[in-house]
Amino acid sequence: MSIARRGTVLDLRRGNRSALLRALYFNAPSSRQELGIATGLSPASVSNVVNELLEAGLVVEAGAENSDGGRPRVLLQVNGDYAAVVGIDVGETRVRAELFDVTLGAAFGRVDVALDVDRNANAVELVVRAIVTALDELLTDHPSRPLIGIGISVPGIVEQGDLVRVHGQTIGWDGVPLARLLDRAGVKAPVFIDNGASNLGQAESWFGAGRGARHAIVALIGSGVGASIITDGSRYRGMTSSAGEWGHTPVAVGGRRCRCGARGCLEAYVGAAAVLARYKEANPRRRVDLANEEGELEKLVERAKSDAAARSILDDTALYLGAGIAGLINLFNPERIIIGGWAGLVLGAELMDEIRAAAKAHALREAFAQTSIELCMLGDDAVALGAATLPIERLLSGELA
Amino acid sequence: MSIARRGTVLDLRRGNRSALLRALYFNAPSSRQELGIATGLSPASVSNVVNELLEAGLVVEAGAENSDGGRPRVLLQVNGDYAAVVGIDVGETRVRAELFDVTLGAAFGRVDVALDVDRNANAVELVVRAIVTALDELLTDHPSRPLIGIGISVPGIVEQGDLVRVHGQTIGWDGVPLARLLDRAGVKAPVFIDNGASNLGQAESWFGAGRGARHAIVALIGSGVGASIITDGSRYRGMTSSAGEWGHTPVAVGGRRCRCGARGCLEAYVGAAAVLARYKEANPRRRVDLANEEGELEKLVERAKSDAAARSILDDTALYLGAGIAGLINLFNPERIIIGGWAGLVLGAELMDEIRAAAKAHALREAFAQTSIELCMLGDDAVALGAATLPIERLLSGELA
DNA sequence: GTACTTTTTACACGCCTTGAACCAGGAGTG
DNA sequence: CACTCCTGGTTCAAGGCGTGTAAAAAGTAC
Repeated sequence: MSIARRGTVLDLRRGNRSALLRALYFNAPSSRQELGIATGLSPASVSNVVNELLEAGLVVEAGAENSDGGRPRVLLQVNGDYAAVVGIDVGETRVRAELFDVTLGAAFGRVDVALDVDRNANAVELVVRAIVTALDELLTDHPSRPLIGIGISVPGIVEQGDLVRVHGQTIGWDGVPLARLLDRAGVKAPVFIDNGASNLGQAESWFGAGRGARHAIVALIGSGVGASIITDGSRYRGMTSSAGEWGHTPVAVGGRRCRCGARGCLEAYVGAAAVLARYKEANPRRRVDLANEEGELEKLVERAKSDAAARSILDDTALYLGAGIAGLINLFNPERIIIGGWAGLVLGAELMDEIRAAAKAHALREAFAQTSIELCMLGDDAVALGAATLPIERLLSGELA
Repeated sequence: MSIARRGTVLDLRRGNRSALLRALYFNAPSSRQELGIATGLSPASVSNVVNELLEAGLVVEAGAENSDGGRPRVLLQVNGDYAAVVGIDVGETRVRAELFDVTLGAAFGRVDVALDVDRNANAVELVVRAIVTALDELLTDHPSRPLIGIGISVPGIVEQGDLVRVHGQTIGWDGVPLARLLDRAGVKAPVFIDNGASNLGQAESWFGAGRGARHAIVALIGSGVGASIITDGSRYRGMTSSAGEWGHTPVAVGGRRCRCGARGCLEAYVGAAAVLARYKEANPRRRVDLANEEGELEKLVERAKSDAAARSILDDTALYLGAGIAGLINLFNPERIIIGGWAGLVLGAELMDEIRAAAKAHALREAFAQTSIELCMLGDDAVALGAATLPIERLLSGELA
């Protein structure tokens, strides 16, 4: 049913170049031989394509490697200095822009621009101006290489398409054509936009706990709950890119009211906001500062070591989270499940065994046995890094440059 | 991260031929012009590829179509007579084999072989012999065209790979290498095996309510519950092909015990067995013949029109089913959800509005608005047809013939 | 310096798609 | 009935691509 729409012999070339570049990007340094094995190309073609990339400056030699008594293998790697990429994290209180090299291994600089939350009369304009300001500052501070593209992480659902639209319940956006607004505001480089959680998931799958897994799911638990789904090595987006809204999977029909309006959503049990709310309900005397979720959650985890009431809240959280994860395992049969997000890291560090046990109890035996459940390796500040993967992804697929 | 592994210019040709054949298969009859538009190929290449296919006999002309005052367009279609395909449905009490033409539009014949369930001492051998018998009978009755391949639907999880293994809890199979057993038993044609529900879903997505949807999920409700997930036009299989085990998604943590051992699985609420069990628990006086689920479920639906107790069971079923569907919508953002399976058809016919309402209540607004929920169009006896799509799929991808 | 091993390049070959020119088949017009 | 117009389909030279083979390059061991 799916129609390939390949075509000319130039597409073939582009495909091979893309495959080789990808292999090198994620397995640097590599020799020409290894690249040949990884891509299935003949040595002649590898040399051919590599020369093209060397000439373009996208790839550089990186020393040599002994071969058992023969000519040494020349090692190759992607040239970080080829260009720069910007990753932008649009948060609720600030816009953060970071400048990376092409390998995303080094960050040259970072700029934070505060968002004046009080007068969010026209929040969209505010964010656009903050992005432009951050970009200007970043690029004048580091007038380095040519800019290959700008990736932006936003909170909310991003409808990819001809006109990229952002729907964000939290920030009150409804179909904002952010890319066009930035274009009008004078942003020159290509702009790529996606959901922040989704981008963080991609960062984790490229550089973190998901490395090398073709089928992985990054579960992101903050105040709310989301997921980033990697199938067959690339992010699954669904029909209009809003796939991965894991937080509102019903896990207790008729259960707790969720902020989305429904009852029994996973988020209503394992999101940080929900965990704290449940704790407060069970212990009305306790004072819980809901404006400081992060601190309170840590306190709760600490308290659980001696306090049975707190412990019981966390046990339930692990139970629901594990059950939710089991659902993912049954449905997707993934290779790896990665728990992240700031609350995910706090909870995971403490409850990993319980979560695994609950997942095992609710998942089918075969599927569970093939899956490992792990913690995120990148911190929660990798959202900008995740955004920066977007232009790089395009570069690797050979559509840019 | 995913590496393309394309390569030579022959792969290019194969890809284009496959794209054209696919376009023609699902949009017959088509003119060369339409095929050019559908595949993006130039008229010259279309002619070139079409001639190859005509010569091979896989495609035939099918009349002409007036063009507004010019040379008439010659219409083309896939040649059903090119070859035959067998689809086999391994049920719990019988093996059914059906012989189709290449378009799967016509069934030439059908053979049922009963399985002697009592002496399932060596059930595997029994099934293998039944398959061989059915094949022999079918092919001697209809010694027609060359056989292109045999597709087999089995109940249970199928581990695709170098050695295809079948795990079936219901029939007590544990890693049975069915393809190899059939090869040893003298079956000559290429054999393709997959889960029956999954195959039924593919049939529905090719010829039924899923036609034309790139992202669809077929929810199959029988005694148990499963799903077949179509992403980007092709079936999603996960790492080892056991994806789609929707029935054991937790929808009520700590809820009813499921036959899989866990608590609160979707299947424990909406599978036919579970619906009847719930009804019996709520109405201990009623006599419910659990050996005749199909009849009893229909009786229950009938009774619900006047009996509040029965009605309440069905209302709950719709609620849980809708909630489960909402989870799928949130997670996959599909274009279409299709409800099938024998129990799905019975329940769907009666409860469609309630199911839609429950799904709407539990799904996110944007995602729900982009999804339609429909009933299966093919009957439950399309499992063999679904099996037959497997060799055809291979044919269309240009790897066979 | 020689023999040997291994990596990398050079080149002819066959295959592919394309665009442009060209043929085929029908309708309209006078 | 001849001529023109129009659209669908085909032919063919041209330009690209990957492969395999042969040759060159670049080391190590003796």
